[in-house]
Amino acid sequence: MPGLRTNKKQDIIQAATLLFSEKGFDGTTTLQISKKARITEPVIYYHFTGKDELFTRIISHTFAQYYAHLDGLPKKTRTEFEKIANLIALHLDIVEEMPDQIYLAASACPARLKDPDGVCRRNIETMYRRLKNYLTDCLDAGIARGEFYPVDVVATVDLLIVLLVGLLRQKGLKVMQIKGIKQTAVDFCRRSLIKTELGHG
Amino acid sequence: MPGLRTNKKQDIIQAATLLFSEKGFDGTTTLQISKKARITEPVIYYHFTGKDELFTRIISHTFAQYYAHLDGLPKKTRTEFEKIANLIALHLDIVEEMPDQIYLAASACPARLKDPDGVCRRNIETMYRRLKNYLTDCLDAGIARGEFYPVDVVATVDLLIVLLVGLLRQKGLKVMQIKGIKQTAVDFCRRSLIKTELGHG
Amino acid sequence: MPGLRTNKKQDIIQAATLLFSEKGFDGTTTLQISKKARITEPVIYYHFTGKDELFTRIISHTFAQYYAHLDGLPKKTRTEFEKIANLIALHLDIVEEMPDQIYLAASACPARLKDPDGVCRRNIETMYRRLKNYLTDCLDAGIARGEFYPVDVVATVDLLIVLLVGLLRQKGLKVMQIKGIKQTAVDFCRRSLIKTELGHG
Amino acid sequence: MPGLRTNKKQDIIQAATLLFSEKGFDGTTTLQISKKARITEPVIYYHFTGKDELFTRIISHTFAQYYAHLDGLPKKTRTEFEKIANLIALHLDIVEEMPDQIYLAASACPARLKDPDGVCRRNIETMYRRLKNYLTDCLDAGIARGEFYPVDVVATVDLLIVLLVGLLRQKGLKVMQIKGIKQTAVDFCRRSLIKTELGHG
DNA sequence: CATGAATGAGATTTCATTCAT
DNA sequence: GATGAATGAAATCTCATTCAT
Repeated sequence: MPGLRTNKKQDIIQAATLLFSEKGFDGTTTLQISKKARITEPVIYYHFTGKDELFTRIISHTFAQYYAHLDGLPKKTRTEFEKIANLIALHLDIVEEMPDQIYLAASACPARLKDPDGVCRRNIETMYRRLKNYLTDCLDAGIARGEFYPVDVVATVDLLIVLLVGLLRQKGLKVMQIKGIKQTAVDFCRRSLIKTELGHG
Repeated sequence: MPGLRTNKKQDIIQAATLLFSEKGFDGTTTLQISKKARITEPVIYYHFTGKDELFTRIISHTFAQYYAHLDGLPKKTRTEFEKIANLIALHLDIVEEMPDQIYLAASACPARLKDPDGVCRRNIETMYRRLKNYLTDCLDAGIARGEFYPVDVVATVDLLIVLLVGLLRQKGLKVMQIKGIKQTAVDFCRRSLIKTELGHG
Repeated sequence: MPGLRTNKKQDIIQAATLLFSEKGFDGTTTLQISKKARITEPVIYYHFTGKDELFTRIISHTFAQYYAHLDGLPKKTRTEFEKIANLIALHLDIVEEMPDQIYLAASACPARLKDPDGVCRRNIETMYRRLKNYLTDCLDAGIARGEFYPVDVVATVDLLIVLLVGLLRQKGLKVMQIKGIKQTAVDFCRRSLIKTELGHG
Repeated sequence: MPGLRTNKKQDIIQAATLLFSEKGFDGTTTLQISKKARITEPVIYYHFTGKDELFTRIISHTFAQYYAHLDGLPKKTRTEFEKIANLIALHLDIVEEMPDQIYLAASACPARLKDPDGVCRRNIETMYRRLKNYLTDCLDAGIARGEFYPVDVVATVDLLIVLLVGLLRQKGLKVMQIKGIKQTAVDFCRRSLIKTELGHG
């Protein structure tokens, strides 16, 4: 049991998450973090290697939670399309679950994609790879069983990823008011993918 | 002859665009810009108020070019769907036309959305408003003439914006290789929107 | 034991006082201050908001000491003229007590009178107000009891202030050698104010 | 005739006088001067060696005008005291005649007394020397002819200088409202210096 | 574990001054 | 004479990070 009350470490992470997402990584100083966390600056260095590691931890943790959600999705569904619908729901619901962390990832990561070893790049790649696998299986199966149109799987998977990530981003960054978008997105995809007349209901 | 060839100002803008997109705004120093532009640091301050204005100018100009593309789209088309297809094409083609500027906007703006008066926020809002108007007219007309399914226009417009911006971003930030995505996106939307059997061809 | 001997803050103040009075506020750099105080530059910013606050503190403190002297003057005197003589003595003696601070205030403040919220303006106004009150009471009482000629109190008070401040300034700025000026000033005022034949002795 | 219309040089001097007195020497930039004078910066360097020379010229000219006033004072007067009264009047009237120049000198010079070769120090010394000569002659004569009390001439001269300079400064820097001070100052000195009963009128 | 104090390394910006034309 | 453009040389200030205690 390392420290019965490791509040401080959590306080730091929480303070940093908020500040980073409000003012950006560079716009946030370690002094601000320490003040918000009600500790002194050196405490940060006791718990973390430095500002960078603090950021890295936050982002890693955010993605880890995202992966957990992905893993929590039901493997067996009545139709393949349900899986896609679940994915859409997940990407919208997670924003409400951890808004600050999503905001931070969505705002800070785009500027950090150039570094191939950075947390952002690595996690974004993992995220895309997992989505790609998930959706490829899904589409392959759906086409095989005649549920979906025989689309170009590779390109359609990419397109769906663009859509999913786009939904997460727009909602996470609060750029648009997007009421009723979940149902609309599901319907949009259904009409586009599903063969039967039911798809056009 | 004042400014027979005032390349320097352009040199600065170009150098800054590259550096900002490579290393981020905060990660770029005025010294680096001046070196890349082969001038001395104070020249930046002769032509611009400061680093901020330089950034602002670049972003403004980028969006101005984007708006020009939007305005250049044909007003009259045989079908309403053509307009959507054109929009998809525009958002993918513009990336090839001005890759550095798009990269910069896509990477730097997400972190600058909190400031309601900043270039990024203002232009993103304008961009969305224009897309909303454009797409609303398009869908309304398409539904009226029986070309489209009678979808929820407001939400579908939002969804299409998410898709368009998503395409631009993914391609602009080079996150994924997205070969054949243009045709796939067009087809995806066509199947989802167009009533006639031709839509499923 | 926080600040067992935080000389450094005092060292900075002393170094700055000397340098500001020698080379002026603008002519003094924070680097020079740090060298003279045998610290590194950022230490200044640890203890003070910046160069301005350092200056402000020094001036405020100087005036505070002056006010303390004013308050230390005996309230009860045998004659009212004694009060004026005490005031003359105070304005000359204080220069010897804190020459650097007086030099700084006398040299730096005149150039800073335009800013109505600056330390200089505010303190100069306070200084004058206090002298005005002090001298008005004194003259009123002296005239009432027949000690002084029935002069125009308001204008005479102003004149005496001009004289007092002038003495302080000339001595403080070391413009003239002014030997025996104290006695001469006292006598000059006595002859001018006091009715009895003794006044001309 | 060097340039039929050397307006520009005068424009520069006037602009600089105003700006220096408003914002101080260091607070004024050559760019501001050039803008106020409606010329471009290099023109300043055509007419003057630099910012310093511009300042030097203004101060020199100000003192030259002051000396001219001093020289313009009547050599022959009915009483010696008239000379002192004239001096008091001169030091108050000159402020109204050239307020900006007096303000500049009064505000900028105190901070420049340390440099023994600077315009300020040199002119202040000249000013004091001339006043000393003038007043010494005056007091010596007045005492010799029985008009004045037999005061300590050297110290009284110094005191009168303090008073004269003080009056000029207070009025020039607009620190106090000093209505009716001229008459009061004259009366104050008369009572202090003149033997006859008339002095106490 | 924690802190007050300090620092090294730089970043942005300013400005008097000067070219080239 | 005059100007647009440029520059050398700083100056102030910031900040992540680290000691000594």
